Amino acid sequence: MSRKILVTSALPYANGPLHLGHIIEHVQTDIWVRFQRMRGADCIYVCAEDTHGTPIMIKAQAEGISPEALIARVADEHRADFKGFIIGHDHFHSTHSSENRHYTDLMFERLRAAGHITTRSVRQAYDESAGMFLPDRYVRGGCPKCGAADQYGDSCEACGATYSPADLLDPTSTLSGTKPVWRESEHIFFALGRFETMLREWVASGSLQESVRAKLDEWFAAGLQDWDISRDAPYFGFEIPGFPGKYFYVWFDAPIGYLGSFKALCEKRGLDPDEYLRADSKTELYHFIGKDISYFHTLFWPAVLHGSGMRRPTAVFVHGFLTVDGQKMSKSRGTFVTAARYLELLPPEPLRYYFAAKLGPGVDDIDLALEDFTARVNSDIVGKLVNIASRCAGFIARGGGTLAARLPDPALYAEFTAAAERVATLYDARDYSAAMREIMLLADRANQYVDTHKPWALAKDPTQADNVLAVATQGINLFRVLMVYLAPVLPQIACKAAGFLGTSLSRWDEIATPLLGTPLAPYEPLALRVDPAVVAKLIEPTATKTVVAAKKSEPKMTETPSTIAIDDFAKLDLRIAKVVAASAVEGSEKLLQLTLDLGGETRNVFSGIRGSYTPESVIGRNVVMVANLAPRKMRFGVSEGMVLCAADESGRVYLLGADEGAAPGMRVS
RNA sequence: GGAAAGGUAGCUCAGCUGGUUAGAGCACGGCACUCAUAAUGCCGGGGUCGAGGGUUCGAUUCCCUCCCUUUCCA
Repeated sequence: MSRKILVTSALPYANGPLHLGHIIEHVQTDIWVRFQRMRGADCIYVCAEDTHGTPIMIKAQAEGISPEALIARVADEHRADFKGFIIGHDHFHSTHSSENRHYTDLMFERLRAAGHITTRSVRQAYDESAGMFLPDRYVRGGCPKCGAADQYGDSCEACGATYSPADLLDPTSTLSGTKPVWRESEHIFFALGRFETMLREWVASGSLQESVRAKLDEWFAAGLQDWDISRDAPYFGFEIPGFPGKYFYVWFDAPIGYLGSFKALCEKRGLDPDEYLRADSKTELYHFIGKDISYFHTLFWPAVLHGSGMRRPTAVFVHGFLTVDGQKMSKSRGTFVTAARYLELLPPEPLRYYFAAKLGPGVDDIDLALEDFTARVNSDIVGKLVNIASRCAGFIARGGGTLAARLPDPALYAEFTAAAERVATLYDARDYSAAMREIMLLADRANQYVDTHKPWALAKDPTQADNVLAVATQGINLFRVLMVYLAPVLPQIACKAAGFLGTSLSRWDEIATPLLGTPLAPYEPLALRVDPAVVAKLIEPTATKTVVAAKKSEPKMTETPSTIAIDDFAKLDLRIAKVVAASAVEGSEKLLQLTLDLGGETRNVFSGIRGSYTPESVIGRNVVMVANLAPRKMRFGVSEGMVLCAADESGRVYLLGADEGAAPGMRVS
């Protein structure tokens, strides 16, 4: 019977775009999942949006939209990014879903029935003007230890001290700028300490990497505290059954989101979730996470599962952080690379390969060194790997297009296939970097083979035609073995290669027999080099785009932007809108506040056209607006789009209109 | 502050429990070849293995101190 495996990557939080740090984790997971499937395992990979909590609520408020609208929009962006990197989730769900609600309530009830839930009063900062309790991060003030000004409520960036918001000198709420007051409120706790014995036993079962285990020992030594799993309204999340006005803390229902997503998939496929989740399940459960959240996944999560009468994870795989050119990702340094930005510039597989070439089983940080990335990827994928197919294909084509009936060097082929178990062991242990080294060593051997047998020299002698074909057939077969080994990392290239070879590259054991006597499709390049100049653009400070309407744009006609594809243009949702109301914005010299009719929907837009238009002169006009521009919070309110204008050198702007007959809401294309 | 990981050729990294001239890829120099996406093959230069001390017949590998980098602390 084949292994049944359920795998997850950490849930991305729905308050911002994915960056390459998210991508490395999903690539690491995706490679592992694809590998397991090639080995014949029944391996399911699920993930979801993490949607709850104060930050989501605040961000939605700032944008003037509902939290539901925010998380739906961000989820769409995340989905597109994952797809772009060929991440093959079987299902990508949301923690704001009925399935997640089901498990959250169920597990809470079970914990409560088993006596693992307690309540007690907690004193916490409260913002009276915003009418809500403040998470530590939303209180700032002077560090009580070193006096550094403007520090977060939980720790000081200057001296590293940790404390509670109540200790801050002159605390203020970041929401309203007012001074918070201290209020008592009843909170609900999970009695983590009751699980110490169970956790120690779980840790000893080999579920964790050595350094993570060492960390746990520290935590055990410090003593396990009860975990506060409730937050007071207003809070975006699930209300706790039996506790009106109390909501589950986002970190309580987030890991449960793995199960919620899996449940949704089970319903789709007609599977039984309990086969995977019950305490005595014979299936395997693995979580890939970053080291920053190991506390939640190695203490709370197994304890919550166990306390709910469910199985614990088979293992939690922790990886390090991603740095770019040796520096941590930071917006100000320009080293913050979003997934979307990468995909605008480059195809996904070079990065997948580079990550694979660097990822080991440990929790070390991984550096994306851009020059090294270019050199490594071009040399390994194009110069070595693809080159084998490329240089042999011509000989096969000229020799009739069909592979020879036997291999001239079966021993060499056997040497290649003999690596299968070694490489598999490395993949299984997540030691991808060692696997890539092993595979590239073989790629070198393959090129050496072709070089020693010089088919181009043999080809000059017509009597040697059979030998030419034989050598090329050997080369193609070596290539095929390598491509199978790399298929988990390079699924698209493997797919193209399969088309070229006329065979599938989807199972580890299919290399047992060589490919002989079958025709090859015409060779087409399987991978392209990456251009160092394009790679450099990853960390170019992205030109601060005018996010808000019609700021007088400098007419730099000389600087024509680089050409874009039709797909780029399609991203813009341009619409005809009718100005139904307009007024000057008090406190601003440039802005008009416009109320736009989009054909049923009304939008509020701030536009910097006051220097050229009076409010009266624009009311009733049809204008062109960017309808899918991310809402932008401004001093005066939220702007939900921008209207298009031309501008001359003096700064005078000219609104774009539409000819007679255009109606509000029409798409401009 | 407490703790962890790491500092090995110009760059990115391997080097298991201490043992003959410290490895790979890329980059660089020379040669060869021309089938291949200026790809490939061969040869070569290049390292006081962060610094200092110690244990040992012998340490990059063990111990101590220090310096630097990164990270974690619910």
